[in-house]
Amino acid sequence: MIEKPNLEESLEAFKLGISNRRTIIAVGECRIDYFGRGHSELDYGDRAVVIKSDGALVIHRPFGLEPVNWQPPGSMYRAYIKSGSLIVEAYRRSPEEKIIVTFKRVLFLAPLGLRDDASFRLYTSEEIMKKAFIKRPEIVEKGLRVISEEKKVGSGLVDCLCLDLNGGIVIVEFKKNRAGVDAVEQLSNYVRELRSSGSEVRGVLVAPSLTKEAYGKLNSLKLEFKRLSVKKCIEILESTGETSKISDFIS
Amino acid sequence: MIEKPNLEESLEAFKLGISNRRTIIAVGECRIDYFGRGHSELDYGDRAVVIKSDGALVIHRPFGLEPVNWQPPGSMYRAYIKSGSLIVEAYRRSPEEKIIVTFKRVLFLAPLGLRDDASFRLYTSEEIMKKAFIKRPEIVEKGLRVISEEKKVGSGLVDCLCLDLNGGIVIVEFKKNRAGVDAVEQLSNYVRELRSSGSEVRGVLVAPSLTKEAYGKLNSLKLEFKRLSVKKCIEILESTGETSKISDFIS
DNA sequence: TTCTCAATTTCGTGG
DNA sequence: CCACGAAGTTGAGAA
Repeated sequence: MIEKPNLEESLEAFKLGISNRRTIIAVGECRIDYFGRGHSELDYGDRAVVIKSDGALVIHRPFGLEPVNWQPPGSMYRAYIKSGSLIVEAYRRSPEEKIIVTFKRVLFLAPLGLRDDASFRLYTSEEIMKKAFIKRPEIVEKGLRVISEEKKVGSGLVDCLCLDLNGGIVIVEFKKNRAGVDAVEQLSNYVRELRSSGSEVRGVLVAPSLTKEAYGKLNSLKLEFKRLSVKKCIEILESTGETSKISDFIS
Repeated sequence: MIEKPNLEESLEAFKLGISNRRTIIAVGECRIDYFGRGHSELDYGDRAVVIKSDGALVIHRPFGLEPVNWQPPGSMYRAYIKSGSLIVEAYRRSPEEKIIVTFKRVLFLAPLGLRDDASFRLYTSEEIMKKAFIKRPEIVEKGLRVISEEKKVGSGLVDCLCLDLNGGIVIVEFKKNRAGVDAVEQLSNYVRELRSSGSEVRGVLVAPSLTKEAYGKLNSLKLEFKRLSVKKCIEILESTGETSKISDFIS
């Protein structure tokens, strides 16, 4: 780690760090230009520039959640000094994109050999809903039998294909948040495509709630809605002793 | 900036830095737990933890473009030592979410007073297409006259409302990338809503290309497609001397 | 590669 | 606050 390096020192550190596949964290006053699918300009200011070991680049301003500019893993780098500024360029192909960072000064620069082998486990709400439904289909409708998950139907993927007590086909679509018109349309498309193959098909949208517009559309299309919250699903999975980890974090 | 601080030093630096609204960059071995809309676990490894001056939190692994965990601006923090570990918690309300970072050791910690007042300018491809079209509507169809942009139509916003040579209404929808079924459906919705008010309405999807599915749907709905690339639009804007900045970056 | 959908999407805009 | 659409969306998964 180097504090207040001059631009030549910074250049060397960048070059060495990149070729040694270090993760480099540099903070300094810089401007940023991007060109590719779009085009952006950001005049001089203090930012944190991070080049990761896999070639990913993220540049953060001192505020805001998202990086102001970035480049994906596998990007290629060039660094040089021109007109008294340190310039770092990040390239990618397909699509061809380029970021040019022009440093006026560097506050500090840290080329780091970081070790991180842990595997990230994410449990999403929709996963939870689907699992709970497969475990206990009656939370949506009594007598429902799940035929298949993620079934391909023409233009998209149906969450769950089921049979009801009368042997009719039921398409079940899950939304973890309040469902909007788009969700109803998506379900409607699936139902229409399956109906066109001659079967009796019902469509059920499962979500914690519906927008007003979605409710109207749903009714006019004679589709159905079943209210189901993620919380309820977690309780169901807990009761079968499947996800004690999740419940640890519920308060 | 502190190198290899012990946990007590780190705790003090975190507390002071957060209450002084510094941007804090900390690198160290930590585990991360998240609970809120979803739930995630990540066992110990080296990561860069950034707390920004506005309370935003981003945690980056040494690889990958996206942060592994994060919390938006305005989050609240608690830091303490427990069982020989430094724990930093980030809270938000609505939705209620929490991130718990447990440090085993800290490689370095930098509380920074960063100044960044510059304004970010982003030029998107869709902007460019729309501007070029308004400048020269004939790139889509000869004789077209633009009536309004971003016109609200029932459920959404139409990119451009136009009149053709026969005085008929034409809805023009732009997509900067190859357009899919969703784009056709969106256009179809707008056309349907305007037709329901009794007018003759045509719909034109303007994009560099169409997916096969989209092409079929477009035809069956009797909508139209006009091929137009962003590159062409840039040339058009250049020819009117509007965007020399953009052209500087084209190669 | 293309296509489709999810995301702790985030971010803006308008009602 | 809700609703809706764009994003340099990114990312994962399948054909």
